[in-house]
Amino acid sequence: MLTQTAIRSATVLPSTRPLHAPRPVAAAAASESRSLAQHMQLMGAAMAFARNAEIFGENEPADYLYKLISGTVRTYKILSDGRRQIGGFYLPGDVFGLELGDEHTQSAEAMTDAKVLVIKRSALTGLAGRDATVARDLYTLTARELRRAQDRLVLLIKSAQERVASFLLEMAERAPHGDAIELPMSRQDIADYLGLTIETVSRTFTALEGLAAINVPTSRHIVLRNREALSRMNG
Amino acid sequence: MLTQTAIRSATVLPSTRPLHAPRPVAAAAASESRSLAQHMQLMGAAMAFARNAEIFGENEPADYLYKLISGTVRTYKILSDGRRQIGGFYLPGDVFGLELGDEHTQSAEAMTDAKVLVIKRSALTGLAGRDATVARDLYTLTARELRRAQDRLVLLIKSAQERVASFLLEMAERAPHGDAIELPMSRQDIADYLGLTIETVSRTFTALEGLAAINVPTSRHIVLRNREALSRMNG
DNA sequence: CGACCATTTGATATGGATCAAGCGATGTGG
DNA sequence: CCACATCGCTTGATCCATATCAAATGGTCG
Repeated sequence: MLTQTAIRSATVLPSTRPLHAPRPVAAAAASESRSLAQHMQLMGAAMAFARNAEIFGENEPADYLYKLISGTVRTYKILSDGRRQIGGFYLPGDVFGLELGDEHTQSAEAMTDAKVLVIKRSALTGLAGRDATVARDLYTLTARELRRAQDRLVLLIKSAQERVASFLLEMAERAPHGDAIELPMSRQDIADYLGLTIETVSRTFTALEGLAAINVPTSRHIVLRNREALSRMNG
Repeated sequence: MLTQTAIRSATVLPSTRPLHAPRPVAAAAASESRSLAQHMQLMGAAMAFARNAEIFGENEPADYLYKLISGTVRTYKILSDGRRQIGGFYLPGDVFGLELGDEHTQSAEAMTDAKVLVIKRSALTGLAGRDATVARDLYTLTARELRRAQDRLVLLIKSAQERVASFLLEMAERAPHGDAIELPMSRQDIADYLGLTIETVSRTFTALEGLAAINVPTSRHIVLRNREALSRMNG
């Protein structure tokens, strides 16, 4: 039913490249040195997803890999009683939906209207078997995700203030508009990312503002006023 | 200084295979179909580590990959104020020390006396470039670690009882001696794995015993008495 | 046997959750 | 274009799960 929503709200866009892609074998032969990113451009179909539309669901077949072109995406897992843990936030250029097995272990939703390159996994894994560059790129992406997940594990044993400070520094790092951060996600998303409640996130923002570490001109717009201080309270 | 300890307490064992391994190129040519495990056997040096000896430290060069032969190992990260998050527990057969970059992002210690196969990373990555089987095995191991880390993220938003129940089920799964679990780790290790304190872990064991879900004949020996109940309180 | 260390148990404190209003921005229908 | 409903966020009051502090117990090794 969530999938229905996704299908209904998703639109196939005209691809930026001709859709009559070269046949697999020829492509592999001709492309030994092409990067994963280039292959995805060639093989992927661009799709648009509306805000809050589901891109894929946990336990669905993981037949595709996704590369974000524009907008922002969240992945998450939900427990039986509704608690939600956000696995990650993805920004343009990021790849998500990487899976070892043949089913997704998380769900993915567009946080804002988003355009996504969708690539058949079978095509890519086949290619990886013949092209070491592609294989290495896939490995690198997976290893990077692993490192992020391990860093999150550490984050989740910290205090609320430490978690929020870490989060803000991470966001500033990833969307580098100087000290001004435009948050694409709601307080609920942040809370579910950090393992806190929206009330605690909100109160912590207020507290950090009181400490002159940040400014919060509007709820989605944060200005880092003292990175030093944020880093110090980082654990 | 921790490294010193590791070096002092580590002993090079006679390898189970001749140390004069075939030269790389020849090996690659002859081994297109050998698995990663077989290559590690051939190329690895066996080392012994005493209980609590450090195998590698965070921020040290990640020049080697490790495969546990016997004993048990923990990996962890430490925050500036001493809080510790255990990244994982490793049992015989498990591979650890996989890194994307050239430095370890975690430390590793033997929890019990342990024997470990140590393989030069450069040898393995070189091999992976030529042998797709090895590359795929490395990828699989990394992807599996990723999945575990993502599952841990969910665990860390659960209640203490849910975390302990999950932990016991995971241990029973991994060391399958029926319903009897021999824990190789201390309460402190469990606490740092689950993001709890030793007191809470201890009290939760007692509570689960009160609920007839487990028996705790000795502190390191747990018997699952009602898996059904444990699964139900799993979140 | 005695010292030591890990574990359990008990008493109390506290950070963050929960419950409950209030507030401000956004959008809708009249 | 305004009145009002809605939604997301903030703020306030209270509660509770787990941390912290402290002591007792038990198992291990010289």
